[in-house]
Amino acid sequence: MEMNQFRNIADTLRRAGIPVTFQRLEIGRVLLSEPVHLSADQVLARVRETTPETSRATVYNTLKVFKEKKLIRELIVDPERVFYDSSTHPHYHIYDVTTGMLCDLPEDDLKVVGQPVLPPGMELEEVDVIVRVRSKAA
Amino acid sequence: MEMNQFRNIADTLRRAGIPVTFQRLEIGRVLLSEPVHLSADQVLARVRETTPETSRATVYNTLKVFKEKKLIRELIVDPERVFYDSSTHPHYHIYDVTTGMLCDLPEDDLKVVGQPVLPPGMELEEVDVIVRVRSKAA
DNA sequence: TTCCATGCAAAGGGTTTGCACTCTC
DNA sequence: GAGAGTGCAAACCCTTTGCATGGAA
Repeated sequence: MEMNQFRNIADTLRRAGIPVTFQRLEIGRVLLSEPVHLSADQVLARVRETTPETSRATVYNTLKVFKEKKLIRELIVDPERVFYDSSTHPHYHIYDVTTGMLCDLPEDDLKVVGQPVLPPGMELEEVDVIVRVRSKAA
Repeated sequence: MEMNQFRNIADTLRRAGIPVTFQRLEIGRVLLSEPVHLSADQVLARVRETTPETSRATVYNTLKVFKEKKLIRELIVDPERVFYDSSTHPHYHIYDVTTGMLCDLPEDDLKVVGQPVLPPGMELEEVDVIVRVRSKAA
């Protein structure tokens, strides 16, 4: 968690061609140290636990940069807020619409079979699969 | 399109247990006459073509009612706006992130295989599959 | 010095809410 | 006349933008 981890994150940023700054390291620490699914606001809150002067705009800027460099993945799952996923390899999600909890789906639970026929001039960006669940009425 | 269509929509509303009103018929005409994918604002615009005094709030209220009664399906595809789909049977979507165009995916293009293991006390609401595409860079 | 990153506050845009009016049963 | 549906405008919330400050090359 200490020096080594910061060095790792700094390396990750450099490899991605992102100039290293203090705030980016902090945001990277929150998002890139372990698999998480966080909204921008949750990222801000976690960063501010250790660096309270961090601005909301910087978090949004940095999330955008991380996303463009494919360090994180944007998940459109809830109309209220965007989530960011520190796992960028292809995988699917399960979303609890009652609590807002978002998790990875175990690899072998579901599989998508087939190739969509894309209109000419279009290229595939990604395939999102979201399993929506809710608590059973008592 | 004329009387018959309005009667059909009125019947659909009644069967769903939704009291029939003039605005609901108009919104139903826009959403329930043919397969469409529209945002709330697009629905409002189409309704206002024939009934200009319709309010935004009524459209949002009605969309919520239609969704609860499962006459339409809500599609969370774009962080900017929610889309409403007049087809409620299980099917998947293709979304052009450059233009915002949203279409149904042909039935046999993709198939989801397997059953997700749900946490106890949870029930499946639905499985969303979104194929995101973009125009190829020239 | 030039450029980019940052912080702050204000603006933006889709959606929701509060409230008064209207209509229906 | 009670309850629901509607219209209008203001409020809300997440996100973006404008602008001035500060730091790195």
